[in-house]
Amino acid sequence: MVREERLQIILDHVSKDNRVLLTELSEKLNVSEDTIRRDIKVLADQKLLTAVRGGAVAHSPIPHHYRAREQHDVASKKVIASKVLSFLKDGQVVIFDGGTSTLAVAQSLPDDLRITVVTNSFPVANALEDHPTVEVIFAGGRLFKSSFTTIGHETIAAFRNIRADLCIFGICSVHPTIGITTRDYEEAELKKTMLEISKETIALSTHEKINTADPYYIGPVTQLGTIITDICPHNEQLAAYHEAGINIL
Amino acid sequence: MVREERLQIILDHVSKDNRVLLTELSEKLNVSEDTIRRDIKVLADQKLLTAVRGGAVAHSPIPHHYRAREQHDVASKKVIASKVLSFLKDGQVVIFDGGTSTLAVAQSLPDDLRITVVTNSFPVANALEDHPTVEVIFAGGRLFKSSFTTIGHETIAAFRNIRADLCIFGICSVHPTIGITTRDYEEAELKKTMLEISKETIALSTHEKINTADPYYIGPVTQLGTIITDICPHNEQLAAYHEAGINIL
DNA sequence: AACATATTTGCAATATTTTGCAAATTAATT
DNA sequence: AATTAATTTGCAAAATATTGCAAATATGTT
Repeated sequence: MVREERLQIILDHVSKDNRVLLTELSEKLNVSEDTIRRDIKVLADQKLLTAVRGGAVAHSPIPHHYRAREQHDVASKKVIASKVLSFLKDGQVVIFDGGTSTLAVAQSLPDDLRITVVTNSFPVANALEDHPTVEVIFAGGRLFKSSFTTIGHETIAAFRNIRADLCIFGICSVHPTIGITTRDYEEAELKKTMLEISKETIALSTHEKINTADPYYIGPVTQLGTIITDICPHNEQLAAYHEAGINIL
Repeated sequence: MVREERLQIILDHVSKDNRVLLTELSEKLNVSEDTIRRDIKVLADQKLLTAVRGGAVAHSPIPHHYRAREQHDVASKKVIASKVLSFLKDGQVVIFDGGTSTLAVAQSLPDDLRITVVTNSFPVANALEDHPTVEVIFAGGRLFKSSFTTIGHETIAAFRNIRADLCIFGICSVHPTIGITTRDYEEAELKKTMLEISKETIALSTHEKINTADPYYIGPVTQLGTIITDICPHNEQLAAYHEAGINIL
């Protein structure tokens, strides 16, 4: 095992999970923790990541408040992301909504997948920057500080030029009778557009967003072809969605 | 076993596995490690791979790398950035081109400046994400992975909706008679547009870009109202620009 | 073909770097 | 403050590089 190889593996790992642990890598690569620590130091000197106690974290331009959300409930999001991958096929045009769940999907796209991603989310674009085969179209517009997306009429107009095969949709709140809702008016308008222009929609939701509602209406739950959550598809919380004919994973 | 043959095998191996080990090849090709090492040196000199301790690795597919370049020559860029600030006034609409010099400007905008920034550069947008008073409009389009900007006809179209007071323009190459040029065709087209839609232009350049040229033409130097560099305005390298009536700082 | 002249290759002696370990130090947690 | 975990430091062993040199091979010239 040459050093460069390890460095590459560490970088890959960090860009995928946003962090690495010394113990993890030491075991995986069969070298001592000291060695990994020294490797991380080399990379940190090149500003390619940030060394922290116990390992390293990604040195991405995305500030901490977002980063914190990103770290939250990582396990759930990985579960969700892995369920999504089976829907993706070479050649598709796929819309990626904002949000940390969709970001987790973007981060776990296999290296040989050839799709075109359309997004208004900086973190998603950022995650795919280094992807060798994915083409990224960014929908411009007014920057919505705090959620790291663009928003507004220009963004909507940009999406309207697209006809997507699939939409990876981030749910804010969903309720079987009230429908899909969110906390921001402009965001609602934008999400309406995303649903309209996509042939198929996969909605991602962690369990705490299920059966809740927010002020601004996006559409009925029947607009979602599939809902993917981190909990068991047969959980009773999800029964109403089954009845509505939605595919639950 | 002639040398050319070995070189080819080494290249093949590297492009397949992204790395080779001296020991591996020495055994496989029945030559000493010294020989392989020397072969690798030859290839490394031709920039076909990177020699590392114990073998060689492929040139990483992700051009190394915005984050690293960002660190380069920080002092010069700070000098340039401070010179720019006097041009900025509340209420202006200002285009920020991509590049590390313009990024340095974005990073040093005072907290109370109220301008609208229009950009196609992710790093610039990120830098302004936390700025309390600057409004950011992001020009969408296809993601140009190596420089982390958007590019292409959609990006141009987005800019065409704007009329800017000022353009903070990043120079690739500039030459008094040849004009402003760059290495990428699409980038050239985009930069042409930026210049067209701006009332005034401030071009930023470190001294190593002065009096050089690249394949794709953007326009004559007279399109630049002001050039800001990190060297003394009276430096003889800059004389020709003075004569062309350009303001040099 | 014979010769002189370069180039390439392997080897050995000598540096240099990398790595893992252990003791000392520092930082986080209770 | 006491305990635990992580880091730093110095060091020795192992791995890898460098250098000079001689033998082998190739190249060019008469």
